This record gives sequence, structure tokens and C-alpha cells, in this order.
Amino acid sequence: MEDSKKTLNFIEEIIEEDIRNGKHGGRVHTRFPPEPNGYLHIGHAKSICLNFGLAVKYKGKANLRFDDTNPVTEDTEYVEAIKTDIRWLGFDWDDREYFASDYFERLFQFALQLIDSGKAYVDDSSSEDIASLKKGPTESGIESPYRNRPPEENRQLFLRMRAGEFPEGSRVLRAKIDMTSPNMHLRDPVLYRILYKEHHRTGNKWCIYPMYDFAHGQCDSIEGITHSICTLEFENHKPLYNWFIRELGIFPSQQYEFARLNLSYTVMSKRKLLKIVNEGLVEGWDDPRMPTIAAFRRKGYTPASIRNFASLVGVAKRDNVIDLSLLEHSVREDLNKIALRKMVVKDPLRLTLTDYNQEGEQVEIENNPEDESSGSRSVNFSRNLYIEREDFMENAPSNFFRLKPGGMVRLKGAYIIICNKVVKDTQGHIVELQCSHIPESRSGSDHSGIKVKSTIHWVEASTSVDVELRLYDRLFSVEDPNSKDDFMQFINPDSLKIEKYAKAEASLMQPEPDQHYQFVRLGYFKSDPDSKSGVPVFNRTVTLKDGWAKSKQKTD
RNA sequence: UGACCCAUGGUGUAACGGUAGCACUACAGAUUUUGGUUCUGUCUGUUAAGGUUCGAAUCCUUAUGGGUCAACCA
Repeated sequence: MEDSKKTLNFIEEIIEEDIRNGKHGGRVHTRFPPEPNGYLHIGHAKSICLNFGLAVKYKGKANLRFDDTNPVTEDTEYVEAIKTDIRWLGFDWDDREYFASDYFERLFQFALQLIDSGKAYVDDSSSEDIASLKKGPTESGIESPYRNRPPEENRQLFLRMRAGEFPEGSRVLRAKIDMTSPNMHLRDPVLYRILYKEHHRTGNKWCIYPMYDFAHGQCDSIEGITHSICTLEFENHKPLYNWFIRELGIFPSQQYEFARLNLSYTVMSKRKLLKIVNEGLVEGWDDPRMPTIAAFRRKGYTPASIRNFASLVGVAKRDNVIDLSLLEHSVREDLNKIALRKMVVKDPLRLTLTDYNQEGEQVEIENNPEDESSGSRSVNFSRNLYIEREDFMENAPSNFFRLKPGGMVRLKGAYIIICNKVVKDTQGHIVELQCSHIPESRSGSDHSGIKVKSTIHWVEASTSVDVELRLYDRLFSVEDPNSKDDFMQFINPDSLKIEKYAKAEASLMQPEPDQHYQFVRLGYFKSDPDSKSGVPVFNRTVTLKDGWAKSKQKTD
């Protein structure tokens, strides 16, 4: 995908070392293993780019495998959404689409193998008893009274568990490892539990389901995954996975852990995102304020910008919180090159050119100054215009370069104008500006010799169309809401601002659904699916960098 | 106070015993018919203390700080 940097991240170093040593014949095979119980977020995007990117870089393969071992939370709705997101990001798994549930029978056989070799037993204890005998990390656990059942009895019991002879929760299958291990995962972990739940793929075929720890590593092994890449919190599980590989004598996939992505001003855990959705603080998983891939897509991010972001953040083992500004930088960089420029006034103020007596005319404005091949377009111009309310200030400070009484600005692509009169209503609100123009300053044939400090955008009044602008801000008002238990307290109440009465140049009446726009001086925008009922709706992908807003903020 | 992991500018990330670099941010300036873009420049860093070495961000020890683990979740 993106050009590889000269320096390698630690996983690439391991892979190149493995290739040099001819490990697995130099084969590189990774996988992305989502659980279909929620939508993918930008943190998953990092993992997707890593796993699929590594396969591309080292001419290997990457599988898509759904870790669907818990039927109570999983659903096909999520399976489809996840596939859509990965494809949108630009990655392909060919026909290598797998499900942990595809391997249920083999996993069951693995369990029997452990039972027969005396390495697993059926435990009749309650979950409370199992938990309490495990003890805490600072003291040894105590062995279960069922721990020394003979293999043959365990086999019969486990078979009967599968046959549905026991009630849910009455028994589990556990590995027989070491109740005194300082690693909690080695204290006879549960391998199978009884669950009378319909599975989204296997239906009612099973009433026992493997635990993640008993499934994940073996699935990797079955698929011949060479480099099993996951996040840091699974580091303590690795000794257990290696124990399974050894006891079962199966393909030795090797796990490597990297630090998950955290983004400032947002949360990344599925649990927290689900809560935000369920409590109605956003419209849904693809609400553009969410950090999900679906939300970024709807907001107007490009796959390339997210891939580039993933490469900018790097891969390491240190906990991190990435500046939101890096993501924004990445999308601006991409959009600047491809977004068609349009003029839209979000908060319109009437402006009349009192000395402009023509019917009106067409002015020619470039579609993208960064891309000559994008050409130009004709824009209607007349004596009746709208400009941005905030581009006028009655008592302006000296560093305000836009319109002020007696001041001059250029109307983008048209004339230099002078503000002569401010018209107010009875309450003193400004309702109109009366200006005159300098005919010889017309863009393209300017021989006025006048230099102005500022160029502002505008739209012609009679041909303008009404559009709705949805302006987004960070979801949280604090930089690291993840660190707060009561993270919901820090939701930004102003994360969405809707401009219902924006005026746009006529061409935006029928926006191209896939086109990215830059509304000059306002930011990058993309049409929203809500646009159907006559009024076009645009999501602001990201603002433009704004030196003026920044300097204003400082003096406030 | 058990085990495992981590520690480089404001934020990320390089440097593999030999000049601490890159990106983002911030700041300053130039250019600009978007206070955008582009260009130039500036600020800020090896957690601490010992050791090994001609030489340590890098190796060792200890301390300190942070993270993960005690679901029949993944």
C-alpha cells in the first residue's frame, strides 16, 4: 500500500529475521480476527492495515477470521458490517474467509485429546467456586475437588455435556495445568462451557462452546498462521497458547503483541462505544462523531487517509494516545488534492452591490487550485449576494482583514468591493450590507492596481440553493476520556452543530454522492445519505486549518 | 504487595555500542484571489542512580513511574 519507511517496526524486524532464517520456508501468513459483536473502529483499522499490510509487503497472505465463540453477543449483522469496512479500507482476503465456528468440531477433538492425555477435566463446581479457588494474583490457587477425575470419566462427562444432558452452567471443561502459577491464565483455565444459545452460524448444533483462549490459538494453528499479531493485553495469555500448541502437537503459530491505538478526545472500547450508542448520545454506530470506520466513511474520510494515518502512528509496545490532529492532518493532506472547491455560505448575510447595474454575469472559478486538470466552472454573479456573516465586523480590530465599514475585500473569482453602508433592523441586528464594486478589478482582468488583504467567499442570491451543513466537533471535551471511569460525564455537548439555512452555489443541488468537496474557507464536506428529501445535507469531514481562529482564540 | 510488559521533545515514532533524526503540534517568516495550500526557520527530548566500555538512548543492576492479568467475555 503506502510506501514502506526505511526503518522497520519491531514486527517487521521479526518477520525479516524469520525470513532470513527460513522459518516456515520464509512464508508469512497473518490474519485479522474480529469478534462479530460490534462495529470496527479506527483502532481496528490500525490492526487491519498492519495484518493485511504485512501480507502485501512480504508477499504472504492474510486471512479474515471471525472469532465467533460466544453466541450470546454475536450476530451476522456485524459480520457484514465488518466485511464492508475492511473492503472499503482497500484490503482483500480472497476466499480466505473463516469463522472459529467452522472449527468447532476440530476444537472439540482437541479437547478430547487433552482429556485422554490427562490434561483436561470436567469440573462440576459453580463458577463462583471456581473463581474463589483461583484466588488472587498474589497468592496460590487451590485445586478443584474434581481435578483428579480419571480420563475415561472426563471423556464420558464431556461427551454428555455435548449431548445436552446437563443444564447450562452446571459443568465446564478445564485444562489441568497449575493452580499455583503466578500467571492467572495457567490456573486451570476453563476450556468449554455449556450454553443453550442459538449460534448465528451453527444454529442449535452445539450446546457447548469453546472459550476464546481455547479457540483463538488453535484456529491460528489450523490456518497455518505464522505471525499471530494481537494487542498487548493478550501477552499474559501467550504461555497458555504455547501450552496448547505443545500438548496438542499442532502447528506453532507465534504470537506477537503491539500497543493498541488510542485517540485523544475519544474512547475506543466497544463497551463504551456501545453505551454511547445505546444511550442515544449519537444517532448510531455510523454517526460521524463516532470513531468507527463506518462513521469516518460517512463523515467523508478516505480509505487512503486512514491507511496513511495507520502508517504514521507506527507500531510499538508502548501505551500511546495519538493526537487527533494527526488523523486530521492525514485526511486534509489527501482531500486537498482531490476535493472539488465550491462556495457555500453557512450563515448568510445579504450584500447588495448598489452600483452594479448589469443583469448579472458568469464568473469562472477554478475547481481545485492544487489540480489543474480539474478545470474550472461558471458561477452566477449579480448585485444580490450572500456573504458569511462572520466575514463582516463593524468594529474590527486592526488584524481583521475581512469586510468592515469603509473597508475593501475581494469576492473570490469576482470583484473587489467596498462596504458603504450597514443596514440594521429595529433591534439593531445587521440585516444587509450595501457595497459598491470596482469594475476594473474583475478576476482575470484586474487592472485596478488595488491590493486587498482578504478574499471572501459568497453566493449569488437568486440562484443559490438551500443546503444543510452538519458541523462536527470532538465527541469528548477532555483529552483522555478513556482514563475516566465516569467517561460519560465528559461528552462534548457541542459535538454537532447544524446549519440549516446555508446557501450554496446552484451546482450543489445535486451533489455527487462519492465526491469530496471543499467548501472554500469552511472545510471539507461530503454529502450525507440523509440528503434525500429535497434539501442536500453535507457532513463536514474536517475544517481547514484556520490561523485566524487560532489567533482569535489566544486573545479571547 | 505475585507474574508479565513498557519507559526518547507537547504527541507519536527512529537511531541495533560511535553526531539523538522524522512526522504531527506549537511558534515565527515568505508566498498566496481560500487567514487554505506551498516554502523556510525556531522551540522543546533519552525517567533516576549506579555499573560495564575509549565511548551508552542502546548492555547490566537497582529504583521510580505506567500498563496488563484474579469473566463459564473476547
